[in-house]
Amino acid sequence: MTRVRFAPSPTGYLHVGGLRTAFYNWAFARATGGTFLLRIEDTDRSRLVEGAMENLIESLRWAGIEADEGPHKGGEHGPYVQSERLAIYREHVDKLVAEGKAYPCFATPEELEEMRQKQIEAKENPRYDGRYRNLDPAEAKQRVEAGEKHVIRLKVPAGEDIVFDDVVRGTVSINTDTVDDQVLMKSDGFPTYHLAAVVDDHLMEITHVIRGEEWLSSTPKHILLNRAFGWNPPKYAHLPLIVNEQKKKLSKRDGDVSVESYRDNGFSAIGLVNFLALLGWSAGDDKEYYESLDEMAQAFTLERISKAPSVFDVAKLKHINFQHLRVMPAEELAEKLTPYFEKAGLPKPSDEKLHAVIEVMRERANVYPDYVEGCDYFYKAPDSYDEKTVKKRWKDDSPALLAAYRKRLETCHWDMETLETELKAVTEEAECGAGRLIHPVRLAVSGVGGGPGLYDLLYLVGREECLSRIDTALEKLPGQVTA
RNA sequence: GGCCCGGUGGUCUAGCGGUUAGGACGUCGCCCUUUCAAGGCGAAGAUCGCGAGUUCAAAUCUCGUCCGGGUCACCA
Repeated sequence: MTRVRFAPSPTGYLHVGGLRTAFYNWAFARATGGTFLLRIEDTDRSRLVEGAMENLIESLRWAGIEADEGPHKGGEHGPYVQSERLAIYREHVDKLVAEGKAYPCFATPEELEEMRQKQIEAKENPRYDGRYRNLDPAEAKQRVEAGEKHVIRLKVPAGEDIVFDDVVRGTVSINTDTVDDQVLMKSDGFPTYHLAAVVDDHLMEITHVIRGEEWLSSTPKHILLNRAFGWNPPKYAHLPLIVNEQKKKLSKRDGDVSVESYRDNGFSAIGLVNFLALLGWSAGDDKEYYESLDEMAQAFTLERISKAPSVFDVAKLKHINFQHLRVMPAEELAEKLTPYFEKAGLPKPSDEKLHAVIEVMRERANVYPDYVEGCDYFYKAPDSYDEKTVKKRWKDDSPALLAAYRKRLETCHWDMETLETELKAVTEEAECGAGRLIHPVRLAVSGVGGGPGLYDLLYLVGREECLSRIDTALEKLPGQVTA
């Protein structure tokens, strides 16, 4: 039975890289009939952000990833928030100290900083020099009991190659000479990531640790810790990083990195996850579109995760999102659109009208707001006219043709076929191409040069509104009606 | 700088000893549409980072090298 976890820190929002990690974990659990749990790693009190945990859970839920166990779900292995497990870490670290596998270190942060500076000046690699490693245990105990500030460090053996088999990277070997006597317990009584994660992963019976590559070089510490406790370490799978165009780890500086920002910008959950899943993984075929998370989970294997980092390309995200929106039922789409109408300050149209707009816009919308702000002319009169289009399409004869068409629109039957017949009649009468009138009409009614078919546009905007918009255009756009 | 990981068109990728190196995004062109998209067709774009070696044969195996990244905290 496999058990995996996603263990974010509540320092703000869910990062897109975090979502991908969460998805891989979730998919692996689903694919193997295992369990996926959520654990909150809030051991750094200085970086805590109010509401971040709820935000994380909400973002995951939005994405469609629900944990089987977690702070919001409960479970047999709780609590799932590390700050509620302090006694557990204490107990474990005490045991290590008692067995001589870890020891108190009384060096102050300032002292250590000074040590590092000297090492750097001497062109040495900065590292803990073991100054309290061999302190007499009795003396150490006494100082601890006297209340002296200290941390607990792990005794890392010298000159040993720690070799492990990473599921995505293969055999990795790191010598302990490059590993510091790692701090396990901070002076504030909170565990470090290393201690907390190892203890929790064991207690929560995690079988596979699937996490970002930034953790690869500290994996020996985790293996050593497991050994100190007498445990078998889980299997490790280190995921390639998601990077920016400069190939650097994607960060806040690169713009939108939070899941909520993509959600707010109108990407669908399935579109985002589909895109993210393909960043570093493929089923081995050319499949790029997955209808559901479950469909991806079916095809998912850790072995097919690639080793190389991948660049986050919004253009591709848009394309994948487009494919999902294209097949989304109108009812569902209409519901997703609600917040965008609010945001744009537009009243939400009737279902009937909205569904009609949706069908007409389907082939041109990449994100939700493309159905609202991107075609606001369906909902309100244009307040300006696109300059380029005016220049290109608004000719000397436009006012006259438009006026003539307007006259027919007053009384003609309001269906798309008639709208077209009437337009053709006007241009035939004027002995010119239909385009001569089509474009000015579009410009007058929508204010822009592109969009859905003209007759769809007119039909949906409605007779009264069309007439009024044409009047406005004749008034505002250059030229007089000379005929 | 030490250690570790990585390297197929601009981007995401397929490939696992013999392929005209395949697909997708993006770009460009044509068709369709008197719009914009979508769709169809087509094009440009990769000496598979580079150099050796193994082999009849290497993107695929080995070594070296270069470049890129990650990590070296009482942050995760």
